[in-house]
Amino acid sequence: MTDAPLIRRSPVPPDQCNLWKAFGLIGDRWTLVILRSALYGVRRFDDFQVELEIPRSVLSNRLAGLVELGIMERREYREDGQRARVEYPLTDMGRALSLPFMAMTEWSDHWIGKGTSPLTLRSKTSGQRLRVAMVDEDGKPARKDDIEPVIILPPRRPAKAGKQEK
Amino acid sequence: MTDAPLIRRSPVPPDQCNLWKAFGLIGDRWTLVILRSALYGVRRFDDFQVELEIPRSVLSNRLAGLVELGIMERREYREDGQRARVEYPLTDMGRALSLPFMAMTEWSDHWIGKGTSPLTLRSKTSGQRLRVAMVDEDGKPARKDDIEPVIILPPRRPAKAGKQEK
DNA sequence: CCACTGAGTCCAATTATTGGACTTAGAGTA
DNA sequence: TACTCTAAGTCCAATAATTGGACTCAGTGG
Repeated sequence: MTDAPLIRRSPVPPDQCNLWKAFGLIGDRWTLVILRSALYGVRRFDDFQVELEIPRSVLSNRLAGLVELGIMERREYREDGQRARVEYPLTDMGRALSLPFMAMTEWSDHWIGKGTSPLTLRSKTSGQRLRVAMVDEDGKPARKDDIEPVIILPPRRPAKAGKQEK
Repeated sequence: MTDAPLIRRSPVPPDQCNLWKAFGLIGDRWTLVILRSALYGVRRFDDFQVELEIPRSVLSNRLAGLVELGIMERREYREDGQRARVEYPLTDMGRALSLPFMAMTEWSDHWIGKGTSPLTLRSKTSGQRLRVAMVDEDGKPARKDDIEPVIILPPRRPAKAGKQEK
């Protein structure tokens, strides 16, 4: 995903692109902002609803979808003398979204917020500010002009008569 | 954006969150897949339309929106003896999305594609495979358990009578 | 003059979203 | 027991967005 010359078709066609599939699954406004809140630690139906001002029916759909995808889990829990409640914690799959979301946060702070950064990350031990970057196997950051893409597509089968699954 | 305890409200409220705003601007399925193709180098109306199988009217809307946001540019160009054509190249702002998109690509390759990676990046000089990571100011990757969030909100003004802009 | 291509616009049918009212069930209170 | 409250939803009618297809417009080449 680098700067590129004019190209008529993406080297990774949509039906073989995991990024494409991901966008098909979680790439809508409500799902994305639900995940934003979830990564901050919000877990309960009404908390999402109030914070996001999302219609309850839509929230209900989206949470069900995220659970089905394995990004969130629907869990009943009970605090001391309280009755059972439902919470929607992130799974490992969901928590793994923190890196792309952080990268997107940096982009938005720079290009939309004009440099304002309400949320930053820092190292607990050194106190240094952290940022998202491309690194090599030794953990050394790559220079922008030293990056090149490698495309490896599974061999396409000859495509017999009849259409492929879309 | 780290693993977090139960929280009733996000520490960065939606109206002060650049990430939220970004999702409001580019966080829909079609816009995201258009940007995917654009980062691969696709620039022309019909190329997007054929590759994405997107309704022409929607493509038209989305491209206009991306131009207005400053993520793409609408440019007429002319090849040798050809008539003038239109192309939609990414601006710096658009190209800067390659890092978050690459982070998202890695997430999707791992969690959706079960480890398949049609696109990877590598260092031209060392040939090493590159990945997205959090690094400190010296470029040293941070360990997951050494990361902590820092929230800095602009002081809220007292909120006079009448509602804020939503 | 005709056909072709690229870049759109226009429109009717379908689908999704919205905002609000309503439902359900357990816990605490009188 | 009867109320009340809260959390987590469901249901519904009005509005808005999306879809797929046909159509337009201009230059160019034959």
